[in-house]
Amino acid sequence: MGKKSSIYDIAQKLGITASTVSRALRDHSNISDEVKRKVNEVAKELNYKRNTIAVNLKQGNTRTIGVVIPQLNRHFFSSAINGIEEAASEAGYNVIICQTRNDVTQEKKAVQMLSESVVDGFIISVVTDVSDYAHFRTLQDQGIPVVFFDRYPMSDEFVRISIDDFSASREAVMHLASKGRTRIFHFAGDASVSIWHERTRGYCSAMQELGIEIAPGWIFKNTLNLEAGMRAAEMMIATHNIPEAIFSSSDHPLLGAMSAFKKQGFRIPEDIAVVGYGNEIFTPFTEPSMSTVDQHSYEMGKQAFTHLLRSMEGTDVPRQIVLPHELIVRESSFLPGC
Amino acid sequence: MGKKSSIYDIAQKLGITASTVSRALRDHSNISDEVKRKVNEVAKELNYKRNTIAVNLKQGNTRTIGVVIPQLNRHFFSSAINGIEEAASEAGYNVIICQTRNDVTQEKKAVQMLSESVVDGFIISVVTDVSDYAHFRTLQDQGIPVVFFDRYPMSDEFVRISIDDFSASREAVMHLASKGRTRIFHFAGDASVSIWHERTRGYCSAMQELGIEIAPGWIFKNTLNLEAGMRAAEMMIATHNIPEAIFSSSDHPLLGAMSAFKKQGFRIPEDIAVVGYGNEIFTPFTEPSMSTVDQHSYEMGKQAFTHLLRSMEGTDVPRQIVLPHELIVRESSFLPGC
DNA sequence: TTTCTTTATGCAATCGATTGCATAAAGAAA
DNA sequence: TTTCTTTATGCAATCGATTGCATAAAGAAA
Repeated sequence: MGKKSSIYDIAQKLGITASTVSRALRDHSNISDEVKRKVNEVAKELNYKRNTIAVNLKQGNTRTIGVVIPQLNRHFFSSAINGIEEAASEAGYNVIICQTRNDVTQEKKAVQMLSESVVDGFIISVVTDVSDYAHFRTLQDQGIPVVFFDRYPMSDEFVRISIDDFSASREAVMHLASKGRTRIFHFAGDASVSIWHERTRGYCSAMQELGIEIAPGWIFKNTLNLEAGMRAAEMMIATHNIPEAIFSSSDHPLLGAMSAFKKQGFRIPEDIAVVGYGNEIFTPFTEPSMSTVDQHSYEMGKQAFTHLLRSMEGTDVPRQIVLPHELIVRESSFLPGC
Repeated sequence: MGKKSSIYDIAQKLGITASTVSRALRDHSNISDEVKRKVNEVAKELNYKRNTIAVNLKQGNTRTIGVVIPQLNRHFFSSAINGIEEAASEAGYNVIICQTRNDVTQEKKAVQMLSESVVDGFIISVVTDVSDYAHFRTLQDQGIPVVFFDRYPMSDEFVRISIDDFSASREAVMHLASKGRTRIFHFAGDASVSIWHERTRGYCSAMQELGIEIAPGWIFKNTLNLEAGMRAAEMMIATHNIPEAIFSSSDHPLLGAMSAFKKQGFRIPEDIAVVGYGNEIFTPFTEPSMSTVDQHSYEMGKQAFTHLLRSMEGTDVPRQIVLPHELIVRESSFLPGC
């Protein structure tokens, strides 16, 4: 109990100076073995702990990175953080997490606060807003490295790491088309966010290439959660606007839609084949199990840290890193091709 | 770009001292409005950022807490951290996360490292090991507050917050018994971890009270993941040792078991009723949906921080905090009572 | 013995910000 | 004019650890 002890306490007890103690504790070659032994002995006796803050102040860094994400309770994010944390701890870095709860104000506050010599670098997935990058530019100006992942600002000036959402979405649509489906509907997200924009763009591109005209009522905007998906499906049923397939920008709404369709006797995949996005943890367990696009979130997290580390060490890093994705075909779209 | 600016740079530029600048920036009442205005102007001009490390060193704290958990990619933990992070950010605290990957060595390393003036307090869920608390005692000795949650050391000397696993498990078993089931099997975890121990104890207690003798082959030890659950079910089928119900200490093995049973034509819940534990995110989406015990993980995280904060502020905190649990009855055990 | 080299330790400045105390300047009271 | 009070600012120590440079002591070489 009592007060924490410092190197001065050890020095005083041994009648030597703090510099010697400091060097002894760090096993500096100039210090005699005899002194090292005594210093370590007294350090243990006084329950000495190195004061990391003081070291950080002297060293000018914190060996801590900040992770700023919209929310933690999505499999994608918790899994990415898992990867970040693993890579970081291996490199001797700590990870501070800030959730923005999809609120730009909170994002700005978090970035501002962590940039006050709290972290050496950032890994960020931006909030649902596209226009205001001033707080990120400030980081660049101060020379604080930043790596964006998944949701990145739509501007070339930042380093970003993601999968190729456009191609992955095209692939998903092509997969559905290869099963003979043409009335392929789409659940879209807010187009001001890079990833939703890209996924919808991929859908449109594939449809165009297939020569299928997207009729009005095929694309459902801002359909990102379970309830929205359920309502969308109910609306389709009510208006007799039944798809042969759905490509959804997220797994969650599909869950709601599948439930609504099954309740009305539609068979999946026979009547309606579906592919989601995100490989959420529940997708293997739905009935039928859900086809989906996997983003290798854990791997993305790991690589985000690796690139940030390089950037913090002063090495140049490519502006844009694209990781491989994977279309996981499960029962919800498992049909003989034609 | 260039070097970061400090209060000395501002002071020099204005021909005043750093003390005045420091006070002006913090809006101290002794400083004239004129000087404050000028200081803030120059601060903006030089892109000045407060150096948190220096402040921390002076203040003797970091306004950061450490969260040490076995793994991040479990709904329970990511959700609890969600709660911790929310409460912490409200109180102006940062959260550093360390995963121990169920390895005591890593746990010790994390605690040791963070205790070197990196964090002001800890929220910990311990690793699968029960005997070695030296690293936690060291924290107590140094006067660093710690709150354990969910998995706590089995010793009265620490502050812990959890649900009443014993009662929750009893309740789950009683619920199955109320449906007329007597051959109630149990998937157990490693008994050296408090929570698994308590859950198995709850199962045994309920069975005893019901007057049902637990025959050999009813309890499956160390059955905590999907594969183990699947293998357990296959073994039951192979040995014609079929239960009427299963109470599992975790949702994951039940998922495997349900799948194995369904494959062999057993109906759930008609033939075998099951209740899991943890309210994992997939439980509403299995078919049939899975009954389970909810631990209010988000709330537990929030409260863990609240108690830690009190403890850090020097207020006394009760040694043991028990939160309410909830038995969520879904289709997998939804049967008329008798 | 004198000079040089090696070894081990200490001196003092430094990283930025904070803060108790001192004090100059200005104004008020006598 | 002198003394007292108020206002605004500066001085200097401090939080712990690090590190370039200086130097004393011991041993080696001449």
